[in-house]
Amino acid sequence: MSSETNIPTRERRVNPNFITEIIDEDLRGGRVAKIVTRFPPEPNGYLHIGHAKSICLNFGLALDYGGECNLRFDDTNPETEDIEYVEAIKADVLWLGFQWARELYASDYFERLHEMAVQLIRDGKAYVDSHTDEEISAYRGTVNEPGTPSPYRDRSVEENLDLFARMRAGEFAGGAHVLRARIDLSSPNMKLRDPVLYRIVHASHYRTGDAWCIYPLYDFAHGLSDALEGISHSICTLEFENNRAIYDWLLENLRGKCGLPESPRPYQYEFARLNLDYTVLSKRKLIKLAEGGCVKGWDDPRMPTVSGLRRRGVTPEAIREFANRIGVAKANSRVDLGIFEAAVRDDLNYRAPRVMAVIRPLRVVIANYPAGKVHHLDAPYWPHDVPREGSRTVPFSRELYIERDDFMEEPPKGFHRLIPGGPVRLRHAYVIRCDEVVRDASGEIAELRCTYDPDTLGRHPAGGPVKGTIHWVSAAHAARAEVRLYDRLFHVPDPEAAAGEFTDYLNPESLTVVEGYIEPSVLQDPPCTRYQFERLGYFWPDPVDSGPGRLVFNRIVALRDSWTKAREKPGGSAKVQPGAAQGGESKPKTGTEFTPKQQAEHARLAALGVGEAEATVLVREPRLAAYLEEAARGGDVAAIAIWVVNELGPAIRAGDSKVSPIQLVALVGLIQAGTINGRIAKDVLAEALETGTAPVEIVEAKGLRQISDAGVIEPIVDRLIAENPDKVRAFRGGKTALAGFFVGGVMRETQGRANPQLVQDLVARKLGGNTFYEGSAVKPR
RNA sequence: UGGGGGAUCGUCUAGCGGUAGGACGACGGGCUCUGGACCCGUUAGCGGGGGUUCGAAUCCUCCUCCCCCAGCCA
Repeated sequence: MSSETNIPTRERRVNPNFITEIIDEDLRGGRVAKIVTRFPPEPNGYLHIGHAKSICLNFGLALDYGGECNLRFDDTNPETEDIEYVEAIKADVLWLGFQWARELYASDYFERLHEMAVQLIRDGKAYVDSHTDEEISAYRGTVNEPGTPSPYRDRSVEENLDLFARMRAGEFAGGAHVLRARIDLSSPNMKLRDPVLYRIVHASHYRTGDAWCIYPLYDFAHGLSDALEGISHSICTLEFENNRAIYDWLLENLRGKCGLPESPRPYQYEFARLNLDYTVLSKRKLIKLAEGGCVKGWDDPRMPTVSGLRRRGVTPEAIREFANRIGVAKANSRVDLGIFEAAVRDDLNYRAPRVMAVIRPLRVVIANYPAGKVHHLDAPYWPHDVPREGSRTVPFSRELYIERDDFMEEPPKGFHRLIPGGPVRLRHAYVIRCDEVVRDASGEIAELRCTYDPDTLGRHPAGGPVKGTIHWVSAAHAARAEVRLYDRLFHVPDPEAAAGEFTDYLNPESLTVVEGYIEPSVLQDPPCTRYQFERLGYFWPDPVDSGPGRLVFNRIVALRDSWTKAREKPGGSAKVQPGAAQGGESKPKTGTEFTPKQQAEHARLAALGVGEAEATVLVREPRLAAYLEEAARGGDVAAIAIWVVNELGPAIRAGDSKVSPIQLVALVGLIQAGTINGRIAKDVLAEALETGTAPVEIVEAKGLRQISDAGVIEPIVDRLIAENPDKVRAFRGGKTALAGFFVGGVMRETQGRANPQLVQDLVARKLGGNTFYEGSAVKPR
């Protein structure tokens, strides 16, 4: 099966979603033979984690289905694009772990696109408009008013051809003319109101130089580029949903022309772009951050750009895992930063060796340890739960640094670190006790005088295990390093929705620089090693600023910290969502205001036994009413109405019901006679709607008959009960929803032919008996 | 107000007429020389009303709320 259809059978890179469903269907139905996707960035900015989501989707799909994904630069706007960005984008995609099948540029298609524009003009489907941009905008109308045709809309083909040629030849100033598609100025879809296809721009393009002074717009270039490349599934974000109409229009009008195949043609699908809490992901805003001095550049580790994340130390695996965890859907959403951080931690947990560093040092003197003596302790890189080998030596001496946070003179309840007189374990070393707190002139704690217990290396002290373990470094041996602690860039979850400028919400503590002390073993390691500084977080040397002469560490992500979290509990910071309106309940409108005529009709139907809800629908929808009218001649109006409204409604409304009123009557007759049940009827109707075969014929051909013989059904029920003792127990324990499990099982085994009421009764009697409603598992209505 | 989309635990996401499941989080417990990791458990959800059905997150219907569209940007 999979060799025939390319449908993945083993682990997928992309979790199943609505797009993979479409692909599966296209493959099964033979619409396409090979999956070809594309990632189409415009080279006018850097890639961010939202793009990464799209990259993982497009490239992942190609990988999953044995297809291809192209990298295509949508470079149709010479004024904003630059080669610098294409290089950066390529590097980012590669770094994320993906290889494109072909590297392509929309600008390489300029000649062919131009040809297609000419073809549209020849076909009377496009015209040169000499309105200014203001005029075009004014003539476009509004969402409530249709647009008005430009006086230039009916120029002759010859005149349009001539003007377009002269546009290309550079005879006109920028903005003097545009080429527009002739579609529909009164379309309710604003995008279809004669969209602009080409504009005059006298600017050098970073790839085509001055070869062109007319440039296609996104809508024109994008879909046709897809078609030119043989893209099978063109995946973009939700805001392009309306643009799909242009996409389809263009392809329908140009397929089979200008070298475009008649079929297959690409189709566009839209998914929800990523929104991440406490950051912004719009190109315009990222440019402002990077170039407006809010951060130190595109690759500032606080930036959600791929280059920023890379410099921060996040791995491509973590980003891909994150993309996987958030999934792909059509609902606008905002992802909790915690999901991202968890993906990063999970990745680093098994790849980062543990070392010790102190970032807010407090001097500790071990009074009973000889000055000048150094003990080299062996310390494993990995905790017991990470199955990896390796260790380093850590020097222990009389003077150490510990974390200031790890000592408290007046500890709160539950604090099990160092306290006056109390013992604590020094990680990988001895248990010490604090004997004296030494203060400086200002009263600040300057150092701690402690004593160590020499018998506690690798074993518990005499009094039993100590409750706390803290990290430390030897003062004389530690390497000094600049440590950059990064935090969320904004202090509100959705800076874009907040009032005022988004930059008003920058988090002043997004970067904290401290002087830290790192155990000396790191000096021996390769420069790109990612560590866990125990109890602090994951860190790695900054790839730009760190070097042999100057150590600089970035904190990639902090460790989970259930201690401080628990302490901050009361009055903890809840999410403040500025401007988030909550959908509450408000008085529902009845929507049942009828005209007198409708009222009369409603009453007439009600008198015939048609239900209230059905009658209301029928009164409002003449098409359904007419259908029922015809059907009613042959049978029970009330029963038929139910099927007309609830099952055939959409088909009748669309005018393509392949089931005639008479056929429906016949089917309903079978139900009423008990020959078939509603379930069978529903399946049959679905098939009839699909194929056009008369429902009753389907019933006959398949020999569908309802099974109302308890002698047939009972054994099946008994067997299901015998096979699922756990379910039976749960049911008897009160999980009555399990009735559906048993009924469903019987229905499945009989292919929907069992009399459901009978099954329901049998199941209820055998399982529940007294605990249930008399003789029936039906909830009281 | 026209058109196009959308709504499932706090967050993200499965479900396609038959037990509402997973991840992140939260809470409780276990383990621990990292208050990490790991393990166990708990919590919590189908936007609302009506209808169809033996049975509805799923089908029908009405309503509500949210997002997108009036660039010669993409």
